[in-house]
Amino acid sequence: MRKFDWQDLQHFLALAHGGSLSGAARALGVDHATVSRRIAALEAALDVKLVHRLPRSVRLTREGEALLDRAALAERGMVQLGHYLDARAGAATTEVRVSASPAVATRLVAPSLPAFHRDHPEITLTLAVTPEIAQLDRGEAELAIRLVEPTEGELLARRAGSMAFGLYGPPGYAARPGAEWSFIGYDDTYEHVTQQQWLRSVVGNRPVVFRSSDLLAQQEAAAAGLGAVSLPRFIGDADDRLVRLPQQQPHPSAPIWLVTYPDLFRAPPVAAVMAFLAGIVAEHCPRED
Amino acid sequence: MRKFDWQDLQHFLALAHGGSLSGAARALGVDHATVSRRIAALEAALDVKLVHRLPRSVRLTREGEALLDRAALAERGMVQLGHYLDARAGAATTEVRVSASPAVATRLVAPSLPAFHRDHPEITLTLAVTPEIAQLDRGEAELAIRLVEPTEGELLARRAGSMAFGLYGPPGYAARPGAEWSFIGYDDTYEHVTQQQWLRSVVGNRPVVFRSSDLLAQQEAAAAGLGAVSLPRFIGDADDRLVRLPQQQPHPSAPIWLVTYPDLFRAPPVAAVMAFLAGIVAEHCPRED
DNA sequence: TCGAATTTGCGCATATCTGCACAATAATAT
DNA sequence: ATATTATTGTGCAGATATGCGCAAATTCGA
Repeated sequence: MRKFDWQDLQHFLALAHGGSLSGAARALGVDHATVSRRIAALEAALDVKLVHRLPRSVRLTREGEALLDRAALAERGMVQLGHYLDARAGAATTEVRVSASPAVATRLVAPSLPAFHRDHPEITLTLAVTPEIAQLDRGEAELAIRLVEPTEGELLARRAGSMAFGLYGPPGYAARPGAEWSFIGYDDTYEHVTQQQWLRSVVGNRPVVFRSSDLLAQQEAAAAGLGAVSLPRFIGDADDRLVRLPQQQPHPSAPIWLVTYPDLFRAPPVAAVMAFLAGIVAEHCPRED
Repeated sequence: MRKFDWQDLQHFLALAHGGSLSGAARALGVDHATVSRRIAALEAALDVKLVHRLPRSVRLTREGEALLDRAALAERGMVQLGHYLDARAGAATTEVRVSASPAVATRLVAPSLPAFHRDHPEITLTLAVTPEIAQLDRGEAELAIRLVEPTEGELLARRAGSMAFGLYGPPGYAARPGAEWSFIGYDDTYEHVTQQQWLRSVVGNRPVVFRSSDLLAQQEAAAAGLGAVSLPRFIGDADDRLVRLPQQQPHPSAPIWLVTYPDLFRAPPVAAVMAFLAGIVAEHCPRED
């Protein structure tokens, strides 16, 4: 089997992840020149250009992307090992990163952050707002709030509650006949989401006047009078500018999962944050089944 | 996440696998002193004794074993990456290692090795005879012949044939009533194997006069007149000293799988060896289903 | 019982790598 | 436009790691 320097690969992954030599250098705690030299060494050893060196940034070549894909398993293993070492050393983890969608992060978690800080002033909680699900196996976060059941076997997943949805619209909508309603929905890239499929079946032939990938933007548009929108109950019910509209078809709810790694969970701060999140979810989004 | 030097881990894994500083040093292509120092560095960074330094050998501590377990995924990833790099570079792989059980290796594969060498003189084929299934993910072999379906998802597995079994005994056995037969079987550690379970149901109350973990030893014992034994057809039929005995219960057969990694298979020599093995199996152990 | 072959441990000269400082370039904000 | 900030590239001195040689210890075989 071909041998290569694992340290070079570590630098390459940091670069691919950080996006710049400087960023990778900061993450690794070394000088940017060192990262540059190790990447050059890896390229020489493999006889491939891995990155395009640009004046102000670097971009992975095709081969670089391919290498990144192939190294995914190794990186997962290294992150897992890092978690184990953390747990074994009883590392004083004081910073816990939570990954969540924008809507969940800002409307569900953020309002309770003061209470959490009061109870756990020693823990710095970071909300990593990510459009797509965070890559726990890349070490981007310690905890994640997901709306789909995690499939990765090594993960510790806890079913925390159910996110109920409702159809909301401007106050006048309740009195108007449903045939005159306009609608607001996700854009095309979210066609696969259950909620979006439900909305499409409800809309029928009526117009969809605004689309956005950002749920909060949809909310604002609805509050401005643009049309009806499907929102989580914990968001729609709290907005005085919107009223809940009657629905013919039952609105499917989404399970809420809290996921982390077993080794991470052994760290008390991570467990504390997980308990905190479970409490929030249980309060605002209790399980329905 | 805790950061650590991946190169140190590489040295540690080589040491754990090689069993000695010198062996690891040879495998890594460095001096033994370097391995020693890197292990010391890793121990210092982790603040744990990983190996007992003995005058003539090293032995992993409990923590070392634990670390080895936790690093398994990372090692798998690195091996996989190495395979990819081999395939990408079109590495001139001329040595292909095949892992197989002793019986399969010596009686099924070995007799055809001259023919293979005639057709592919450029390929050095190594038969790694391993009692248990070889650890492909540790890079111990490029190909493996297994009698159970591989569960690892990343593997490329090919169903090559079926190993049919038969009950064999010394020539005189055919004329003697079955109630007087004695039997030969695996020892206790193989109780879970399908063949052994079948044998036990056939034996009933009749005596088992010899047990061995080595199938070939069982064969020799049977040929010496000791009793009846369950053997693969390709072994039993080829032995003039044994006759096939009538069986009441149908003898279950075992599927024969050829497994490797996709990236390895892209190397022509590996593909050639796999085709060679598939041909042997198809000839001597055709599929039954 | 004795000798040969491995293996680990240690010190030293050398080779390699790293960090730092500075220059150049491009994106961004004022 | 202009200043500011952040990034990459390069040369150099110091720090670090590596390989080599030798000694000590132990196992294996004769």
